[in-house]
Amino acid sequence: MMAKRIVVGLSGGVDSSVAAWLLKEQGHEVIGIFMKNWEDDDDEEYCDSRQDLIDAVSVAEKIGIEIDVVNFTEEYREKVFQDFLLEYRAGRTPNPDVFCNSEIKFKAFLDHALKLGADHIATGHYAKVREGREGYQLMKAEDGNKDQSYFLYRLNQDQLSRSLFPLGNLYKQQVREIAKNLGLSNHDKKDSTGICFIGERKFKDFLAKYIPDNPGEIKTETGEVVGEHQGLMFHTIGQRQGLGIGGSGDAWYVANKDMENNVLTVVQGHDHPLLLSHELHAKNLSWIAPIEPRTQWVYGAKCRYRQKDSPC
RNA sequence: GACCCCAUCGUCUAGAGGCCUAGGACUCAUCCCUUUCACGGAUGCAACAGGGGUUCGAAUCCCCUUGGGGUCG
Repeated sequence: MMAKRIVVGLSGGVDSSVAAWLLKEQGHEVIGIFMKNWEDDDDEEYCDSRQDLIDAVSVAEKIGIEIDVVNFTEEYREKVFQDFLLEYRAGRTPNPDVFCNSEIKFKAFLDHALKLGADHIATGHYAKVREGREGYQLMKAEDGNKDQSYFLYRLNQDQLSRSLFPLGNLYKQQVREIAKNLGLSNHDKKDSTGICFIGERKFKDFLAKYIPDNPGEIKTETGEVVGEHQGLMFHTIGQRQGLGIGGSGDAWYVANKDMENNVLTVVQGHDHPLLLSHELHAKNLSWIAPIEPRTQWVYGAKCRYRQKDSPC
């Protein structure tokens, strides 16, 4: 590949750091950008995010690239967080990180990079993009355990055509080793978890800050009241923790959320039939490939990160 | 209201004199896993209602008190 101008999203973690270094090694002109997309009055969050910036700056210095900071707080709130809250109010369980990618990292951030004259943007995602006869294809990462292509399913052809994932063929362990050999201070930094840019929270408390409580009954499938919930948005289908139902028998799991009557239906036992399903209805689909799916092929599907693919 | 049962962790319970410094399950907490939310894994907190006896020894036997049920009224 000819030397290109590439803007890398530096988060302060090992992955994006090594991604930036790899591109630099390949002879590209690399510019690092740290995104600040969430602000609130939470001290802990503030500290974490500040440490991330310090790490990012440190890394940029070490590998010899320039680094800048951008703030997409507005965009994040409007394009990701608003929808996130709407979905919860509607009784569903959204995945904000998917939209964070399609709306922020690979849109607002991409636009910003293009304005800087970049040919491509790059991130530390574990995923691959392949250019085939039928357009750009989003592929799973070599490291099946870290594969993050799931979070990128809403990217379109344009976005993929501009995106590079330098870690696609590497394993997490290799990435850490590279970082260690380079003397990067974050080579041993813990993987980040929780909502992207917001971080790990006590989720119930976090949601409660934005959506008011709405207590209601917890019932069994036969209608027996076995407890009380503080709001349906605090629970998701299949959830066990947080129901507070003690007593005899097996653990209880959420089987249904009745928004009409504000009732949470629970069943007992991990393998209860009501917790299993052979089908799902989806809308607002995102087809990356410009061609129709082949009906004879067997595809895999999942509705959560780290879930095993199910044939469909 | 003389009579009869029952009384163990927050909850459901194991326990029928020494194996109990009281076991399990559920809940809860913490940690691990994890760029959603969850699932999952590991660890942990936590009880013999109170007071007297009997016995070498009592959660286990007896008595009383208290607190729940249930006869006959």
